[in-house]
Amino acid sequence: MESGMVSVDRWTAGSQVYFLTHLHADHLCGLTSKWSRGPLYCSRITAKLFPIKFPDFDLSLLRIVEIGHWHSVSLLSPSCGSYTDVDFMAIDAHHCPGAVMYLFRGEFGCTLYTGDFRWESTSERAQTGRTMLLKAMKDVKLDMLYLDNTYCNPTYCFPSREAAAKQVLNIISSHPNHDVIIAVDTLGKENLLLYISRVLKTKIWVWPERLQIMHLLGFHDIFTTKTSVTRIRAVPRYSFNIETLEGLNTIRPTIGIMPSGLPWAPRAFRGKEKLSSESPPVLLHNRWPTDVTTSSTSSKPNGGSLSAGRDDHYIYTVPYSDHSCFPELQKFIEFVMPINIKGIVSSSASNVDPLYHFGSLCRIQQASVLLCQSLRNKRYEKVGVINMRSSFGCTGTMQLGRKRRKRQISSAGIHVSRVRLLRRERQGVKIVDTDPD
DNA sequence: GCGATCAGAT
DNA sequence: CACATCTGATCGC
Repeated sequence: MESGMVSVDRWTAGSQVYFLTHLHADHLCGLTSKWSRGPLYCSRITAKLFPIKFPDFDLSLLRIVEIGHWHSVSLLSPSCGSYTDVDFMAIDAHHCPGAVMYLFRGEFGCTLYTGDFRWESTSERAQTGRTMLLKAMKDVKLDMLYLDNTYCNPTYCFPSREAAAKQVLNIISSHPNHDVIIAVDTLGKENLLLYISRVLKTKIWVWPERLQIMHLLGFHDIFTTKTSVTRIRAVPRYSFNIETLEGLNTIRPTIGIMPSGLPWAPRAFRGKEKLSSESPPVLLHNRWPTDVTTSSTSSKPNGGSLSAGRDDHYIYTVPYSDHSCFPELQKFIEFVMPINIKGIVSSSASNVDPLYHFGSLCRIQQASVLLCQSLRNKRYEKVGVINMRSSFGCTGTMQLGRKRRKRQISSAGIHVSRVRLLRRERQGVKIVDTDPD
């Protein structure tokens, strides 16, 4: 697509219309309540949740894209100076509430931007998306696929969320007298919590801001902010660590559950000591058979498989992910048959360029050339170039601005805490309820 | 002083 | 290693 027309999850100047796939913070960089660069298209659920993230946002700028319906907007083509129609459709991304992919069609051809997405074959909801996509792309070739390449590496292989949820349930059931804390973000993994609540017939504690989101999503009698009524709590992921668990265990026996597609144990769970050089990290995936059933044998506290001490005795990692794993990405690409692919996540070495693994599934001739370029870019990425969220027709890269100057003089503590308090005021207080009182 | 934005940590 | 998020430092205004 030509530059200067459409941006997806990218909020720099220069586009005529802007699309948001979902409300996770890493897709909102640059977006603020003072937004005025143009209309912002999003799903209905995202629009409903929008004021929580951006309280003072001018809601008249929001345009709701109904899932499964074609919409159209007339945009000025910067090159020929005339207007051209861009048709677009939102399709359920099965990521977090409100998350969608966008399919664009116009003179430029056909482009699909997945945003973050999960492509499970099992659920009925997934089948709906499949049918929708098939119908929308009937008779056209997909020229460009912008792909969620979070787990674009064959080592990333994990079961369906349904299977992972059963693992979580087994872990909880095998600790009938323990409190349980589950790490979640501000949005996402609701179905896991709903499943636990339904099977165990119990409410689940969440922090106040999260309860507000649950209510907006229509879950009214399942979640609570009263700690006394349940032994199961969903806590912010950033507050979930060994120290928290140890603190809780001085009060009551408590286990922690970390739902994550990441194959490595997060550093927070490894204890303070460094991994010794003669014992390299072990892939936790060795404990995650892809055909997991309800058997609980695959889940053990993390302590055993890594060289960390027994600090992480209480923590279980379960492969519950809202991103597609590698085999799912492969199936997805075989399904949509794109001519070219670009990854939308590109800030680290572990996010492999999709063309490396899937180039052979594309119809482009210059895959190897593009790969070389891409690897070269990656090598220099940390030196001076940041890859941005992809924007059609744009290079996707920009120079780093000013160099940050390190100052010897640190700020006064008063200023620091003020900044934090202001942020909390805006975004809602994080409350973990880990204090023993 | 304030908001924006970055790097770094979890 | 980094899923998304928070924190603190520093920049420009």
